[in-house]
Amino acid sequence: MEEAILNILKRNQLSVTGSRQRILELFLGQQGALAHGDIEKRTGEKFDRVTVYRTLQVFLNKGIIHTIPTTDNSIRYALCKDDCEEGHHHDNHVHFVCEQCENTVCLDEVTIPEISLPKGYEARQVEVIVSGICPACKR
Amino acid sequence: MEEAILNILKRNQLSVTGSRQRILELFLGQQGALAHGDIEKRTGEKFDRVTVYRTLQVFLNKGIIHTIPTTDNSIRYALCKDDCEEGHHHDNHVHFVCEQCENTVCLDEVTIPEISLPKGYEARQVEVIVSGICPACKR
DNA sequence: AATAAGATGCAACTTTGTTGCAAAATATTT
DNA sequence: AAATATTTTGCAACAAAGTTGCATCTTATT
Repeated sequence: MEEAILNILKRNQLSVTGSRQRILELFLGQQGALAHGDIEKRTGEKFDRVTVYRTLQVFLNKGIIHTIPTTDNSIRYALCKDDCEEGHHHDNHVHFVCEQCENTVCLDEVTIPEISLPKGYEARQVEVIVSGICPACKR
Repeated sequence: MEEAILNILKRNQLSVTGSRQRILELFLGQQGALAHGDIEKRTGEKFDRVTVYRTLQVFLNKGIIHTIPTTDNSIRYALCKDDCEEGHHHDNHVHFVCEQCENTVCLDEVTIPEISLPKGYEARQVEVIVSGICPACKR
């Protein structure tokens, strides 16, 4: 785990600092997505608000994390799989948002079906967000 | 057009006021989606910021418009088709965001394919956002 | 160990969204 | 058509979210 964090930072030529380690730790410590607010809350005592913003920005640029579209105007971030590169992500997996516990998870095993667009439209990326009830909240 | 606006308001038992007419006019005047910022800019001289927020909120509740998920932390709204009711929308269509002109349109004719989730997940709603190049920007 | 490069915290600020309340506009009743 | 009740609006004040410049400290490099 500790190992994994250093790996990610090294691989992306980032200097290893406290906030970067801590935030990566959060992502690795759970397999869902994190809202900006969550991250800020869970690091707020140790790091400045501004640092959190800047760290997430760096991770986004490097393709370490990606954003998940939401309707409620709260950005959510999730770790990218290893095959994302700077600039270009291929996170062609489905995101699931639980209406009950509000958790967001990446369903890596579910592939996005082909979607045929009207003439003239050229698809570059497809995002699928399924909302409903997750197994944990089911009963 | 003028007619259509009054229809929508009457059908939803809303009193017809300046801001409601103007905002509906914006939606009817173009077939894409509008970001909150757009709406505010194009009505700002006539109506208060707060009124715009409240009007959009009312339209959402009544099912006149719906939100479109975005990654950039800016809510976008689009008109619902007639078959949306208060509370429940069936906007099971695909949204297309052009990377060039930043326009968002609802592709009503494209239906969302069936997505099979892992055991235990129960889908209630599926959102599909395709980004790429739109016909107008194509060449 | 010394230096260069980069990250952080602070303060100040902008933008975005919210709430309470009085005034104004719309709808309803007579 | 006037009077009343109901809604909606604008204002002010505030809360929350996000940004920027700069001095200081930390990490990496030599």
